[in-house]
Amino acid sequence: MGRAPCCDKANVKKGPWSPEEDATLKAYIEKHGTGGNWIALPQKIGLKRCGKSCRLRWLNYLRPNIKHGGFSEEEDNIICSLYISIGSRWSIIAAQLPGRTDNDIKNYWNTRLKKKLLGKQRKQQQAQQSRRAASSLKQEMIKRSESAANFANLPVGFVNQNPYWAPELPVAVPMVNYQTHEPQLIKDQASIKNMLIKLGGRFSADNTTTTTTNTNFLYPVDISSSSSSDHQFYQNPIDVLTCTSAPNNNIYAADQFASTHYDANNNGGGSSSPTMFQGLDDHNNNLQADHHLSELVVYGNDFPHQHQQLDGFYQAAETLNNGSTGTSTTSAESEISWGDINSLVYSTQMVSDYETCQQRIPTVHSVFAESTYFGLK
DNA sequence: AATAAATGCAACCGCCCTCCG
DNA sequence: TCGGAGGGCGGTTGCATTTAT
Repeated sequence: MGRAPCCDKANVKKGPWSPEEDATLKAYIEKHGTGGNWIALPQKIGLKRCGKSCRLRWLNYLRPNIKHGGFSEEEDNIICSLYISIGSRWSIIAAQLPGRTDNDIKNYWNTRLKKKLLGKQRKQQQAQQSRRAASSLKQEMIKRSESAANFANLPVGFVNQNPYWAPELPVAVPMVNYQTHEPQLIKDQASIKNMLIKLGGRFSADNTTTTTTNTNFLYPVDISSSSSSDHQFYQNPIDVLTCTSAPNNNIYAADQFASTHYDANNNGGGSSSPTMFQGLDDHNNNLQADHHLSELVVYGNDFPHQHQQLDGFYQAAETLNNGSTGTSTTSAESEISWGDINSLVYSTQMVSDYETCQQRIPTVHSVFAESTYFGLK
């Protein structure tokens, strides 16, 4: 049995909003607010609209300070960086771009950015450079995998038996200052916590909600900002999450990171309070972002496979580089397509990993501890 | 100038989560 | 503890506009 509809579908108007409807809705909300009940609102003001439709119209179009169109290069970069980092969590991405709505960003991505960044107009030469870059990165990842093997020699339980966000462990997350564009290392947990909050999280202790008004947001380093031959590891949350090979064959993935319930009081989890990654974990059946991350992360016992996937990722990343920096000098057909990223996001292996991860709840601390182990500096 | 194809975007749909009685 | 209602979100659709032929 399906759930009851939120409104009488037969008696609600659909389609574009008329100026009169807009004016009615806007005037009422500006005067009285929404009253916390969108469903009842249209009846109150005599609109033959579904409450959800009113909410959407207000949020995406009528509310003050909405910006439409005209995305700047900087906004492009932020969107790309965050998309790479967290996937299609448009509301979270929108939270970092004041005046932009999730719907706008989603449309912009689907209609412009995706094509702009991953279109078929590519130089053959750049494609070759991409392959070379991917190759060198692959070598680098192999080296790091070897380091990962060393990591596995840590005492059993080093990772997943420590309390969440263990304060005694060193943590360092390289990020870039949104305003100064200077590399910045977040070493203290409070800063990391703040950064994570800004990426959409919420902590149980203070129940802080995501803010959209911060002016000093540290955002993940844009892949496009590094040259093809000079990729910097760990400049992105992905990278932070990319070095994981845990003791006891545990598989640690970014989706674990995103799903981890963080207890700011170090109570060891199990809290029923809102969690750090609540925003990222809301749609646990909508696996795209989680998979997007985990696909890039999981090594476990499948290094060769992961290296193949990394090939694809870095090719795609390189494409982003070429596309978003505007450094192209000529164009030619690229072998890289959007499918490269999609293949990363939705592979069978990924689903398998995800299911595994769902059964092995990790700790936020563990991810950072592993990152630290790999020499973030 | 006419038509088809491509594009952009507002709006809808349906699922999931949280809240509350 | 459970279930219903409402809110929020991402994905998709459909239409108006623009561009290409």
